[in-house]
Amino acid sequence: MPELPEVETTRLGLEPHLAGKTVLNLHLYRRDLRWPVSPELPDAVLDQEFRALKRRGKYLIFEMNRGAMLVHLGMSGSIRLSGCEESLRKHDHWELTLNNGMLLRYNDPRRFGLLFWLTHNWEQHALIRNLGPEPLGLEFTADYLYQSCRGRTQAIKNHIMNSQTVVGVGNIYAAEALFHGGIHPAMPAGKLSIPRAARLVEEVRAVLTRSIEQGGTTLRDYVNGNGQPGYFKQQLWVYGREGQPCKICGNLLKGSRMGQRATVFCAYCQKR
DNA sequence: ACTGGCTCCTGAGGGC
DNA sequence: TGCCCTCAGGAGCCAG
Repeated sequence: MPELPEVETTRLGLEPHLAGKTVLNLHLYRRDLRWPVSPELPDAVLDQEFRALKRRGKYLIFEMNRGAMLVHLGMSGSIRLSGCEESLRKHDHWELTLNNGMLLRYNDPRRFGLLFWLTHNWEQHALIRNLGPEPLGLEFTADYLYQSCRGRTQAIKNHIMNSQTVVGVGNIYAAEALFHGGIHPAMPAGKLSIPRAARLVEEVRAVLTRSIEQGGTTLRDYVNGNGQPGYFKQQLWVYGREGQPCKICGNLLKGSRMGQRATVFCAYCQKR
């Protein structure tokens, strides 16, 4: 499932292939993604020239000369670059034809993704405007996190998964960062001390950074045109390991559900 | 202002 | 081998 590292890897992989290209065609195979794709979109992007491929949180923004395509991969989406002779795959929902003959194909089995056309100032769009800081950026500091937690009763895990707190921390990385920070996922956010906020910021950064580094494989895949995004085989310490021994203390990891999400933690290493 | 629950969807995996 | 059930998840939306 694409988390921030996968989205950034996608951006890095695609950007050099888009520079200076124009859109010859956009074909919508189906429009019922999370929100319906506008039937006007193919006309809107026709002949548009790519200016930049940006990212904000898990949103990709394809900037063109008279607007921007806003894309979210949901939880099963991927974009691949393929030659025009390559056949369509199951769950390919739209494809852009570039003026060098290459195709940009969007595949998304669960269709939680989205594709919007924004004519101006995408940063002020409702889906973007209220997003919290980038986890690897300068604004995501211990003091920021600490302040954002003040007075909140919500569990710390849910708080850091809220994109208004910080973007890009999905279920897997939240569980991992809390484990490495020794913080119990159910602890009320308002109880987080300044030192533990500092620790948590560091651990969120560390787990995301490791994943981005492993994203190099995905990047090469794009260049080779085999299009398989490939999920990161990163070392997971708690996620998906309920009932297995903690790699630090050996006690069995506990599982619970928090905010409709599977949560795994070590009741000994992680304190409230 | 916060918070938690619901929702979209398909595929994987377990039980029998 | 096959069917049925449950679960997984990003994040906007809405009710309390």
